[in-house]
Formats: sequence, structure tokens, C-alpha cells
Amino acid sequence: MAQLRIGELAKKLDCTVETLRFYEREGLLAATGRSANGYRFYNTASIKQLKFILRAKSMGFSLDDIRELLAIRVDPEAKSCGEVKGIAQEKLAQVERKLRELKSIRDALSKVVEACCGGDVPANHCSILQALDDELSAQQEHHA
Amino acid sequence: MAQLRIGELAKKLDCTVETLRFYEREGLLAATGRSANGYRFYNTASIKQLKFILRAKSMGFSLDDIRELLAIRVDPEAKSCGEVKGIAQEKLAQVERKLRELKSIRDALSKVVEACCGGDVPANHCSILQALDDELSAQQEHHA
DNA sequence: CTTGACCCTGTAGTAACCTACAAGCTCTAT
DNA sequence: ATAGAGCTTGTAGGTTACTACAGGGTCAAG
Repeated sequence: MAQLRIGELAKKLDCTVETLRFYEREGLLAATGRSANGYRFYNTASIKQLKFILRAKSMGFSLDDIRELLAIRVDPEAKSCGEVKGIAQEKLAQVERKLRELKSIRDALSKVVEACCGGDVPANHCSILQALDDELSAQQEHHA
Repeated sequence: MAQLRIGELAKKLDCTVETLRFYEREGLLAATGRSANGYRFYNTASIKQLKFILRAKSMGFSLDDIRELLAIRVDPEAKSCGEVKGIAQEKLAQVERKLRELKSIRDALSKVVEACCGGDVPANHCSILQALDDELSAQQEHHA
């Protein structure tokens, strides 16, 4: 069980073999080695590394970020905790920016959705279309 | 002032001429016409349409969505308010999904950032790296 | 009459992250 | 012996929304 082929690893950690080969090309995850027939195999260290990658991805890190984190992970003596924290903080700041942006989009959108009758009537005077047309749609309080 | 050239329009509504030509290729915004020299020109209707596009974009609609909304806008008798509202609601649902996802990313990230000492010490035992390695990082309450 | 800003077309590149072949080898089961 | 699943490489495509040329025409000012 310590030795998995690419398809087994893909199934185990729920990704595709193409993704694994892609990660290899990108320098994120080398196979542990090749068996006599040329097939890639992965041991527990490789599997842990893939878990690391997937977990970092799920936390919003880009593949570039992950490359950087992996370099530190491989040689943690060479880098400080502060550097790692810096990467994570920057990512957190990005996520928070995006979050604010999305919130304001959601607010604007839910406002126009609420205002629309949504009925089976011709859209001639649809308030959504009007809001998108209108000079004052974004901040109607400003005028009212 | 009712007739703008592409560069003037770009400046007026704060986008680039390349974007305008791109929107034309994409069927989102045709120029009102061409002058004798072949230059595009835009009248107030075109300008309104570009405003519509930009406003829709700022509300999180994709260019595909906007194409659909424009079709309704051009012939609003043929479509119902309900259809427009449907598009907007679906978009709102997408935005809210993304929002939830980002929130959970932010929470996970801020948790690991808080836990890290961030000092100028080697990253050997960095809690961020450990969290990414660790089986239990995502839901440590589950075990504790 | 030339410079420089502006316009034209068409094509190709970017970013991030895969995804999909084609052409062919290997292993297992029947 | 042969089918079928799984593996190999390399290359090309796809998404979204632009962005960046190259190579050339147009126009107003000096």
C-alpha cells in the first residue's frame, strides 16, 4: 500500500491522472520513481506531498504559492517562520479583498433581484434592465 | 458630442480601445457606423449600451450573461420579466456560492495565520506548514 | 512635408489550471 | 491469443476577458 501507481493515487486523493502528470511537469510533485515497465510509482512521502498540495489549493493558494511553500517545506531550516507567515498573510489579504468585492456585487445584485416583479409579463419595463441602463442604479440612495 | 470615436469613448467610459474592438468581435457592442475614413463612431445609443455592459460586468455578470441580457434589452417584448429575473437570480446564487467558499477559505487561512509565531526562526516546526501537512488541519475540533 | 497621435486589420499571447487527444506499450483475465 | 484497462509521451485545446503586437492608413499642427 506504500507504493501506488498513478491511477491509484488519483483515485485515493480524488484527482485525475492528467492532473498528476501536469503537477509533475510543473515541478510540484515528482513521482517517487519508475518501475521496470516505466510506470510512475508514489510512496508515502509523495502521497503526503500531494495531500499538502491539495490542502494548500483548498485554502486558496495558487500553484505558484504552493511551489514556494513546497520549497520551504523541503528545506525548512533555510527559511524562517516569518517568511511562511508572510505568504499566508498576503494570501489572506487577497482573499479578503475578493470577499469584499463579492459582497458588494451580491448586495447590488440582490437589490435588483428583489425589485423585479419576475412575472410572466414582457420585459419592457423590467426593473433589472432599467437598473443596468440607469445612470443612478448603483447608488440610488444618493439621489433619493 | 453625440458622435465619439473609439478612443474618445474609451476615455469617457474608462476602458481601452482594444476592449471596445474586442466587444465588437464578441458581438456585444457594434459601432454605430464608420466614417468615410473607416474610423468607428458611436452615438448615444451605443454609449448607453456600453454603459449597460460595464454596469452588468461590475455586478458580476459574465460576457455570456451580458450577451443574453442585451438580446432581451434589444427586444424586451419577446421576453418576460421572469426570464430576466431568472438570469439575475442564477447569477446571485453563483455569487453566494463563491462567497461561502471564500469565507471558509478565509476562516481556515486566518486560523493558520494566527497560530504561526511568524518569528525569525527556522520554519522547521512552522505551524502553517504543519497545518498543511497535517491530517487534522481542516477540522481540528473534530478530534480535539 | 514631416511628425505624432490616432485609427485600421489580423494574429498571437497572457494567466491559471487543467483537459483531451493520438499513438503506442504493458499487464491481467479469459 | 486477444480484449480491455491502465500506463507512456508529446502536443494541442479550452476557459475568461482581455492585451499586445505588426504593419499600415489618416489627420491636424508646425
